[in-house]
Amino acid sequence: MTAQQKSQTRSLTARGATTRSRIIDAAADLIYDHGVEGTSLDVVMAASGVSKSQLYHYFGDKDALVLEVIARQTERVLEAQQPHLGALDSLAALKAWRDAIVALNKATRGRGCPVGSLASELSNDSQSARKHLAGSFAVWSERIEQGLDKMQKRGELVSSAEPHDLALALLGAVQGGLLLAKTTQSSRPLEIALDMAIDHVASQMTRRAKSRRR
Amino acid sequence: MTAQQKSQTRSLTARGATTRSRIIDAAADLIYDHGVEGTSLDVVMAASGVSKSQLYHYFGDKDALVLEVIARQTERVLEAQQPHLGALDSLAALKAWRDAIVALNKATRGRGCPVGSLASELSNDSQSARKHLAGSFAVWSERIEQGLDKMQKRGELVSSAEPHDLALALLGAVQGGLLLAKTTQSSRPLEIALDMAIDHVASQMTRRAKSRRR
DNA sequence: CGCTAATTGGACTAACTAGTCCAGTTTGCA
DNA sequence: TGCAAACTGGACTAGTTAGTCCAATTAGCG
Repeated sequence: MTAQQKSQTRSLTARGATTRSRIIDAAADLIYDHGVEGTSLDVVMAASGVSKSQLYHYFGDKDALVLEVIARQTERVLEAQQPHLGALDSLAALKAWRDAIVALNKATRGRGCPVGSLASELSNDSQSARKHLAGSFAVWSERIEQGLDKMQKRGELVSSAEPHDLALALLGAVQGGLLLAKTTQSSRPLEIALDMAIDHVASQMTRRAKSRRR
Repeated sequence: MTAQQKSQTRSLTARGATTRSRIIDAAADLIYDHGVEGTSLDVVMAASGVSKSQLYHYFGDKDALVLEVIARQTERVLEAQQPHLGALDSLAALKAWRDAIVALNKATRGRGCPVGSLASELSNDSQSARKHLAGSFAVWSERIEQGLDKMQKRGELVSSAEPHDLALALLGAVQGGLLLAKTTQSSRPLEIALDMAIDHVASQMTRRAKSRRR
């Protein structure tokens, strides 16, 4: 039985679920700050107040815990963008989303995107982690795409526009902008990248939709 | 005397300089693949064929070596983009640069940008590394800006365009695109991000320059 | 040549790492 | 109530880590 099967198959009491969740939260926070390799299980134990046997009771090994952290951070990141991410179907909504991301970046004191950081650190070495993170980006991108799709169906985006590609471009701008913002400790690069991406969407809006927005 | 002063002040024989450089190269390669925390000094020793005393003879500690790796990777990345990076002063040049980056991404089998990876891993924990990496991005961005500046002075970019911001947007697209490409193991996100950024530059070209390009 | 400093080899340490093991406690359920 | 399973505590191990130390060798230079 693999570690993953274990955590899925075995039954958990309410207390057990709480403990397990507390471990993931603590690990997610620590890994956000110091990376996977920079976070030892000892500090995870200390931060979550559990013993080593508890850690290995709930997770097969460190890699299994990291996969759970990926899932948790993906949830957190998507939730943090609500309600914007759920309805990116107008230029105004895109701009509000942009502002929210910029604000979020300031709130996290420019520590970047947790999912992006994990992707950067793990994609080379762990195929399994890489696939999970690719899935995270896919979900994120799909959420963006849904809004653009709506715009296109409403006739606000030209029919030649490709919502899938536009969504990927927007997500790329978020990631690139956040990385530069984190490194330079300024939110300017993030703002510039996002504005560019939104302009790119605007450039594929129909004349009708453009005139309506004034 | 700090480690940095040591390596700057002390004289190096030709043999010493070679050894020192070999260590940095080996460390750069290993860190590119496995990250800083994932690369032990023991494997650096093995890969470069030096002993521990040599390592500590040339570098004060691991952090000092990492700073040299940052510098080396910055050089490598900038050189790899030549001759394009030296003259990004037309839409054609930008497109050729785009193709070169995509090709480079394929050549490195989608392992991403060495500078970007270092920035992602180190920016939170090491102010010193973060500043050096911010410097790397600044140089990179300036090189891009120089070409755009030329275009503007020639009247090919509208006077309201801001070459500095455009350069940052282009660099952000490179970084975001490379991260998504690395995670999804596809060069599509990179191509999409770069095309968007180049369109963004094109959208700020003067009518004269646009007609000329046909 | 001969001296000084650069360079090299490798044993050694103290701290930390992921992971194991077993014994004890709590909980849900028949 | 009693029992099986979930849960917890913490000692323990074997391997790895960055960093130290000293002795030996090599190279430049007057």
